[in-house]
Amino acid sequence: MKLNAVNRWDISPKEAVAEQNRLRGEVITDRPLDLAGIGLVAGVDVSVKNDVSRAAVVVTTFPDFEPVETAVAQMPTPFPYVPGLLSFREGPVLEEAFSRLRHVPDVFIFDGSGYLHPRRIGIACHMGLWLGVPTVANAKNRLCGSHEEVGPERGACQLVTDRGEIIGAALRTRAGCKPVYVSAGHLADLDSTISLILACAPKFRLPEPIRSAHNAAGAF
DNA sequence: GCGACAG
DNA sequence: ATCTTGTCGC
Repeated sequence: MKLNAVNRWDISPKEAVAEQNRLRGEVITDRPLDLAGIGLVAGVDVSVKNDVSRAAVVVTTFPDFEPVETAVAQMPTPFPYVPGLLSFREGPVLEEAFSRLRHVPDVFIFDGSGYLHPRRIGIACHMGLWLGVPTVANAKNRLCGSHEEVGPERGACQLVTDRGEIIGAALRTRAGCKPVYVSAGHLADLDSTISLILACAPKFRLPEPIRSAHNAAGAF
């Protein structure tokens, strides 16, 4: 697929923070997604083993999640894990996988945070700028912010706030399971993100495209 | 100084 | 993320 401007990846953690502050203003998080018009959704995930990062992007139909395409890439893990700087660890290998993608999905779902980030630019926002296609974030854990306890039924949701600002939501995609932390990426707003993630996780805690990407990344 | 901290 | 079998609970 066609891609936007080149990102700077070969930098130190300190420079990475400066890069995030430089890019944060470009992110758009107030645009509604037309769920009725979505036909293809992609799940994005990266697995790391023995300092080798493997990325997988799986495109599936929506809303029945039939696999359409899987793009993978592999390379030495280039950056340490630093909370808040995940894009610089997973971005490089993801770029490679994205460049091999033939289909252009209507939206990408990332395994990690988006706007729910100390500087409001998690991996879903950052890669969204590069992709130029709507992205949303679905994290299994909370990076920052706080929220009230989430109701026990599927669909229950509580807004996550940080420094007086709404940055995401804790969403119960399945009863009896811990909620997932969703937030806008780029070119999508929080309300649309919540609706999309719920529609993508009809049976299990994690969205189907993410489950597919997770399998693809850890088994090739 | 102390606690929190996506994957 | 990853190391890892069986096991408790809805």
